[in-house]
Formats: sequence, structure tokens, C-alpha cells
Amino acid sequence: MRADAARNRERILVAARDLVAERGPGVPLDEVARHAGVGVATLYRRYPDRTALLEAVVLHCLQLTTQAARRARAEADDPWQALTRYLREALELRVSAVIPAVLGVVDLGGGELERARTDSAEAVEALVDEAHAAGCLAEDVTFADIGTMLVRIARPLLGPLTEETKHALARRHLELFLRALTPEGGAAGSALPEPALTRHDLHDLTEEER
Amino acid sequence: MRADAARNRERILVAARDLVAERGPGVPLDEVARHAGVGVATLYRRYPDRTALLEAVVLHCLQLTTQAARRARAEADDPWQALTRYLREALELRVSAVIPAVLGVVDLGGGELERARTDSAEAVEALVDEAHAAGCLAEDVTFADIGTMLVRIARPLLGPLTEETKHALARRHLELFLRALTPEGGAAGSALPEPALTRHDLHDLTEEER
DNA sequence: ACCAACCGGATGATTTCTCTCCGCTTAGCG
DNA sequence: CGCTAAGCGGAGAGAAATCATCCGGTTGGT
Repeated sequence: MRADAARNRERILVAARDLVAERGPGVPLDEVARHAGVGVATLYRRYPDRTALLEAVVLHCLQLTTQAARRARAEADDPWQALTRYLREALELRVSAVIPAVLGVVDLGGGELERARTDSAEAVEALVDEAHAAGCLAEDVTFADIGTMLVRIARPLLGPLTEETKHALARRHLELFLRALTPEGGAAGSALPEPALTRHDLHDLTEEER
Repeated sequence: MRADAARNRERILVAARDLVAERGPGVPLDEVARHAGVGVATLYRRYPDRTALLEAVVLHCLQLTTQAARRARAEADDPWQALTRYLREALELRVSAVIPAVLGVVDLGGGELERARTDSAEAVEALVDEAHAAGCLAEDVTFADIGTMLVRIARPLLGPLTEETKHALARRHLELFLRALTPEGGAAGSALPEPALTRHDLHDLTEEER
């Protein structure tokens, strides 16, 4: 592949990730192309239709999260450090905002995508489980709580703020959220209402709704 | 106004609120009408165009928040109860998800809307200030932090979950978030990164970006 | 029971989005 | 440095979605 082609591929993927995170899976492809600084034809040449593009985006994202989770687990000093490091990295990757957006539109059944999704979820769940086991994560906080709160924090705010402001706020809010995850936080607060979803609950629910 | 007309007005407002919160200010008006269980003509008769509808929605929402905030302040036993009660009510009203979505599209300059917005912000700020003063809210958590986190929590999650599940999760996540707001939570966690925005910062920023 | 206000589906105009064609540019190589 | 094939981007036709209105039928209120 020629160098400029590779560069454009990357740019398209990034632009699509950001725009899908912000505006949902229905963003006009013209706009993705413009935002990526390439012509529409370039986009359509590489990804024949919207589904192909979305699949590529979500696969890319899932691989990055898996990597980040495994690296955090391997390199951090303790389970709490590992978990928080992963969450910070995942926020930068904007990964969490994209996946659920696409989940309702593309069918990741059976193939490479399904596997990538499981890998990613398992890698993250390992972080959560170890933090639980080490007693540095409030007991009643589940995998799904952390995952979906990350989704909420990663999703760009609506309204007329600059991208930088939005992102800076997201980082701040992640730090704020981390305070809620400590065992002390759990002790201070009242009981959490249902549903306390596990990874499998979440998976099953999304399947049913399809 | 005839009884059925009043009923339909309410239904349209509710449908518009929900759909705008979920899909942004560009939702097809046909769909709003369908979701409200009325014909398109009924919608267009009452609100000549999209802007009129959005303005009505946001005005309605702002009035409800203001009320909720004042009531919480007046009736709750202490500043912490007041603040949390307001947040829980505001979540049910789904108010927070709508306002920023509309902010980028309609111009609320000068008129009734601008005033409603100020009223609402002041009422909420009073809750925050009193909680700070009473020492039951972590010092480094600002008005904007609480407001925008409520936006994040109130915005319906993307993806194929049922409405009920999404809303139940939102309630759970609000409770989880409350743990981060206590002074103990603040002491346990690390410092929050910038920007620590006040109400006025937030206001100014949204004006600039227009 | 009357009637005026109101309702809602069908419909044409208009905008928006998708996807392809084609001439120009540029990376990679000898 | 010049060649060449891969790659690029914008214009534009065709399709789809959305807007906004009209009119026959219905219903609430007196």
C-alpha cells in the first residue's frame, strides 16, 4: 500500500470514530470524508458502504481497548493503578463512545468482530475482578457500571463548546468518577439501586434486543 | 383551548423532549409526531417550525428544573438532601439531556428563554453553594461538574437496550456518582484536573462558541 | 343535537444523502 | 530525472428522507 493511502486510511478511521461518537452511526459519509480531509471517493474506494466503514472502526477500537487493558494489567503496580490507567487510556481512545453506537446498527455476529468484542470485554473484566479481589474497588460496583459510565464520560457533550474544552471536561469527570469507585466511597454512599449488571447480563440484553 | 388539544400539546412536548435527548435536535418531526401518537399536522399546527418546537421544549424543561430546584431547597432537611433530591428529580425529568442539545441550535438570546435559563441556573447554583457552605460537598467540585455530569447520566445510552433498562441504569449511575461528591470522596481521590468551571464560565464559553 | 374547532393520513415540493465517473496528481522505482 | 500505475478529489445523477400543506372526517363543548 502506498504511503498516502495508508495515511488516508488512518485519517478516515479517526474521523469516523469521532463523528460517530458525537453524532451517532448515521453521520453523512460526505462529512466523514470532509472531516478527514479527503475526498468522498477515497472513502468509498476503501469502504464500499457504511457498514464496512463502521465495522472497520469498531474493530480498530476493540483492538486498541484490548491492548490497553492488557498493557495496563501487565505494567501497573497494583490492581487499582491498572484499572485507572486503563480507564484513562480508554477515554483518550474515545473507544467507549463508539462501540455502543455501532452495536445497534452492524451485526457483529459470529465473525472476527464477535471475537474481538469478547477479547476486549474479558481483558477489561479481568481488571475489574482483580481490583475487586484486592479490595480496592467498592464491592457493589460491577463491570457494567464501569463500562457504561465510561461510555457516558467518553461521549462528547452536546452543545457549543470547543472540542478541547469538551475533552478536558471528560478527563476531569473521569477523575471525579474514580472517587466513587473506592471502597470508602461505597461505604459513604447509600446502596445502589438495581440493575447490577455483569458482563454476561449486558451481553445477553444486547442480544435480546436485536 | 379544548381538552384534547391540551392533551396533545403535552404529548408532543414529552415526545420531543425524549427524542431530542436521545437523537439530537435534528430528529425528523414526523417521528416526533408518531412517537407522540398524533398526526404530523397537529404538530405543525401548534409549532410552525422546528425552532418553535425546540424553544417550547426547552422552556418547558427549564421551568420544571427551576421548580424542582426551589422545591428541593425549600423542603429538604439539609443541603445535601436538597442537592441529591434535586438531582434525582432532574434525572426523571430528563431535562438535562435536552438543554445542551438545543443550545447549539436555537438562539435563546435576550428573551424569555434567556431569563428562564438564568433562573434555572441560579436555583441550582444555590443548592450547590449551600452544600459547599455546609461542608457536605467536596470543595473542588463545581457547579459545572455537577451539571454536566447530570447531562451525561441523563442522556440515554446508545445501543440496543430497552428504554426501561437504560433508565434504570441511569438512576443507578446517579447514585454511584453521588458517592464522588462527598467530602470523604474528595479526600480519598486525587486532585481533579482543570477546567473547574463556574456557572459563569460555562455561560461565557457557550456564548463565545456561538 | 349542533357546529366550530380539531384531528390525522395522504401528498407534492424540497432538501439531503449516497455512490460513481473521470481527469489530475503523486509516490515509488529504475 | 522521468516513467507509470496507484491514488486522489470534486462534480453530479439518482435515490431517499424530510418538510410542510390540504382536506375529508371526527370530537369536544354548549
